[in-house]
Amino acid sequence: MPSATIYGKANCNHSFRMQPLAMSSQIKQVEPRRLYQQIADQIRGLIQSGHFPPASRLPAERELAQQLGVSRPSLREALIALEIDGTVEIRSGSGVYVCPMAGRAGSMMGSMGESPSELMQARAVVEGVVAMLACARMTPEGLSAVRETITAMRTEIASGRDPLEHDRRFHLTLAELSGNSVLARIVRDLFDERHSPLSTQLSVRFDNRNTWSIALAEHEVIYAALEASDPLLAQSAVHTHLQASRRRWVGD
Amino acid sequence: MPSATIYGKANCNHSFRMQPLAMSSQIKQVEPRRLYQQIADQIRGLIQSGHFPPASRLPAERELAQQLGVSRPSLREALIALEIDGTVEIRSGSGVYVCPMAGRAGSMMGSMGESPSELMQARAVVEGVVAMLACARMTPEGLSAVRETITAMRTEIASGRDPLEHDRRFHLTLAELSGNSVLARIVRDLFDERHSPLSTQLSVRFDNRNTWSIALAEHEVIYAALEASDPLLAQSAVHTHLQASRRRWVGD
DNA sequence: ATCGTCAAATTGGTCAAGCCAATTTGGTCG
DNA sequence: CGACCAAATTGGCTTGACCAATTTGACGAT
Repeated sequence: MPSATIYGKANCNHSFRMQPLAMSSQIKQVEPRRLYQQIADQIRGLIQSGHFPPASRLPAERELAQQLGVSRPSLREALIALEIDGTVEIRSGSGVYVCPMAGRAGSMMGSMGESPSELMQARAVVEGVVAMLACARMTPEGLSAVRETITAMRTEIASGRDPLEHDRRFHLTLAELSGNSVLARIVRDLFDERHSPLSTQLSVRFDNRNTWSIALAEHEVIYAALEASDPLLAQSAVHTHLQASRRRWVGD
Repeated sequence: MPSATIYGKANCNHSFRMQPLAMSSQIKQVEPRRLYQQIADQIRGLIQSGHFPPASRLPAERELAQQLGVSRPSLREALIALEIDGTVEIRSGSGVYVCPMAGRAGSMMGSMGESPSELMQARAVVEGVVAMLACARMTPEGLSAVRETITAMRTEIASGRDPLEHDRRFHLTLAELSGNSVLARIVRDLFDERHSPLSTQLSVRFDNRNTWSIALAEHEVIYAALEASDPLLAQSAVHTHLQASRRRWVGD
């Protein structure tokens, strides 16, 4: 809980001065992002920094636009973006309010503060049930698709190249074979989260041929369970694989 | 492209000016949807109906705004919404293009079609294991927190108010009690997956006191399993609750 | 004094017209 | 034929204005 002044009401003076990010030059981002995105990011920052506490009302559009140094249509575009991803709520004639649950970063994914250990545990439980579902509706085509990722991964390891992409394909293929695209999306997001910028430095542990070979063997155990149509064994094998993966990643 | 356009101009505002919009008669959207949302839905419909094929370029903003009978700022707001959920791609100075994979319904953050049914199945499996985890590490404080959401939900239903927020708190509390913040985030995101245009219009089914009472009873079954420290029963109860929820929402 | 009532003030919703910058296009020139 | 440049096209952004929904507060009735 940051500062307590929530309903300043008459105290809308906001003596702060936001950096005018409009106008020419200076903004020399390699990738010139659109203005509404810059505004949205800035407002997100102000919310997370506690300047705009949850459930509080933002300044009026006209006033906020002036404070940010942008026009009202541009600010409105940013507010719409923030409304879509659930950061704010816009009430006609009343104002723009910070959603109560907007204390954290980007609404969809890419949030931090979640330990790698937790991430791997989440993957274990989710992919565990995914494996059970996939096992229940497995087809010869699905089996060969999984096997293909294993052989490709083996080839990459033998050649000394990075088998990460094939590792990813193994897990994503399994997820897609569950027949549930929502679960497939979750598995994909969780997998990719491990390789986000902050986690990258940790993954060097994986640049070890022996380590990759162990992971490959675990994949083969999972495949065997799928081939045998043993859902519980498949789930267990996934758990084993991802728990071991966790240890390899974060140590133990 | 003078092909059958939507309404002509109209200086008099604030009347029904948008196209049919496929307004289902029983949909009782009490709150008038914002214009940019109506425009975005209409463009989505034109894309899915094949009027704007994937990878094709939409008419210029000025022209399209005139065809739809809206102003360019409003159309731009709609295009930003469509850009955010991955339906279109806006290239400065070039044009607005339909994303290749936007042919399907749903179009939620660039992933393939995720039906409400799939969403509820995903919630069932994820929250099922979450319930097991929460059961294993349940404390008296956790139990009372869960119970509090149930009693709050009961009073809301009795008062004729919308208990949705307390329903949400029940599921999120359970997720947090699993001790894994990654899983908690997944549960929250899946619960809040109301952005999908499909889910949005289907949720009115829940505006029924009897339906909510049934959901409340299912919550109490889950609570009983937690209190009895029976992980498998808790998982089963969660499955039952969310499968029933799925039927209530999407029919069967 | 308290409570309803209604009008003014506030705020979001929308529109109109215009200028700028980036891209595309079509021509000219080498 | 290809490189190059200028006009046309298109999105990006601003200013200014008016309408509609909500909130606020003064006023009058009880």
